[in-house]
Amino acid sequence: MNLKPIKPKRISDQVFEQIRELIYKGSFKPGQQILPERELALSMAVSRTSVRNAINKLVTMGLLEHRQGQGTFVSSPDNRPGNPLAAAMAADEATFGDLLEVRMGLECNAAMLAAQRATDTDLKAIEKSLEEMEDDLATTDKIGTGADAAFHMAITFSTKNPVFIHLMHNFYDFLFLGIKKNLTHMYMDREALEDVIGHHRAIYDAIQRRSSQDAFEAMRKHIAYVQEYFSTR
Amino acid sequence: MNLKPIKPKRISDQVFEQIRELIYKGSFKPGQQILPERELALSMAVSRTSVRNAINKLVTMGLLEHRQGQGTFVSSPDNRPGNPLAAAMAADEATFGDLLEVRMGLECNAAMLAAQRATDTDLKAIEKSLEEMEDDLATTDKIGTGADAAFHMAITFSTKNPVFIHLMHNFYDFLFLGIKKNLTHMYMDREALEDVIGHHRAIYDAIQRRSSQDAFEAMRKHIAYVQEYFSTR
DNA sequence: GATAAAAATTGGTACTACCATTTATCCAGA
DNA sequence: TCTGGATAAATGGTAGTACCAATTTTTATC
Repeated sequence: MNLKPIKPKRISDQVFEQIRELIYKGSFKPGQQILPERELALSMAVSRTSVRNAINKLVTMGLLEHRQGQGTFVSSPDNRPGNPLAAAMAADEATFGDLLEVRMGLECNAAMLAAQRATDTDLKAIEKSLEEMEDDLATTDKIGTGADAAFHMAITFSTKNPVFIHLMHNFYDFLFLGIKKNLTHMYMDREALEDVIGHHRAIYDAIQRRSSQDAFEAMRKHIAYVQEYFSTR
Repeated sequence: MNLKPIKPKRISDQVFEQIRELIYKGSFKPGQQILPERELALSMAVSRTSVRNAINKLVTMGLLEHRQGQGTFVSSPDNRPGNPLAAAMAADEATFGDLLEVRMGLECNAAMLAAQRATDTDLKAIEKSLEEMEDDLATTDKIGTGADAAFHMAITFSTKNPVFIHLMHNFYDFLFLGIKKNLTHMYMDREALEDVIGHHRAIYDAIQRRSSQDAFEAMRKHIAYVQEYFSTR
């Protein structure tokens, strides 16, 4: 028969999902203070209780941090404990090269699928991260890790594939640290940073043009470039 | 000087500690139902809110489990840690098609890397799984899920990439369920089963020949075949 | 201008009421 | 006796309000 298992959706869980997406997409950047519980409740038209439960869940998961009297803040992935991947990397059991290999497999396909399925909202989110990176480079001569990570996460969300998204959630801290390391090494190398920006724009263009082939190839080139960059110096 | 280690003892945290102790000490055994929130609040002379916050924390940590209308239960350590993937699939939030999409990205690359790095031991492990599948088909007219999953895991191990391997570990249960479903649908379709075996052998041959291109392509064909198989019936 | 007091902001607790789901119980009808 | 439905009870989930506690900002006072 194969009927459908009914799904009860708790309000706090829906709030939870929304806030988590905002964090991963970079609307709430690491270290930044998020909106107060009362305002969130008002915006989402739910009670403060539900918002509170959602936030508490994110706090015990380590994504947010409470400070009484001040507010709630996005905790930075650097000092987030308990991530087995980050631990493995700290123990030198996993290298950034390993990370890039996996990203090559995952993200090329993600870009391809994103080109087929991204909504206008998704495209805007991707473009926003892209513009943020460009602004960063123009004003501070470097690229913000948060914006870069948000760009890649936004593409993943565009695939609309729950398995992909779930995998990327577990992957985020690792991705963040890897990108941070990459960008740190490229610091002061203006040319490399501009190349990277160019790659990102090419990826975005391909997705926006709905050309899945080009999106795949652009992502492949981008990651291959980073691999090459670090293998030669 | 080393003065005061100020204690910001939140009430919910104290309740949290107490309940956790009870679980660890075994007063609340796995599978058992704990006292209702209202009774706990009464016993500890605190509000239900505080008890609720404490319990919620334990729930998101995976030690407890909520069932509306029934009560709160101590979750058994077996299914405690992280299998939100299987849960997501059970809730039909993720389909087998989603799984195949992700596998396409991951495993094609894994096969490619395996062709470059597999040791003789790895090759033997892969071949063993392959032969087991062939035996299964010859003797029982079907393919064992375990052998199929083992084949793919063996390829992942051959990549020697800790990140890949870690990801696949978290992925295994999901992979297993997916393969099982695939094989169940192909049951009695002798031709399809033989095709699948052929794909596996092609993958193995390519890896054994150290041809990373062929390995990538063989894996791509295999997964695409399964995708096609299920999209048309 | 410096310092103390007051106000505003924001997370933490408490309490109450009610909703939603599950289970148990009872009862009428075939 | 069995079936089905209605009812009630138990229990987690939401909502709303009020207030407490800590922090920051503003204001008042000297």
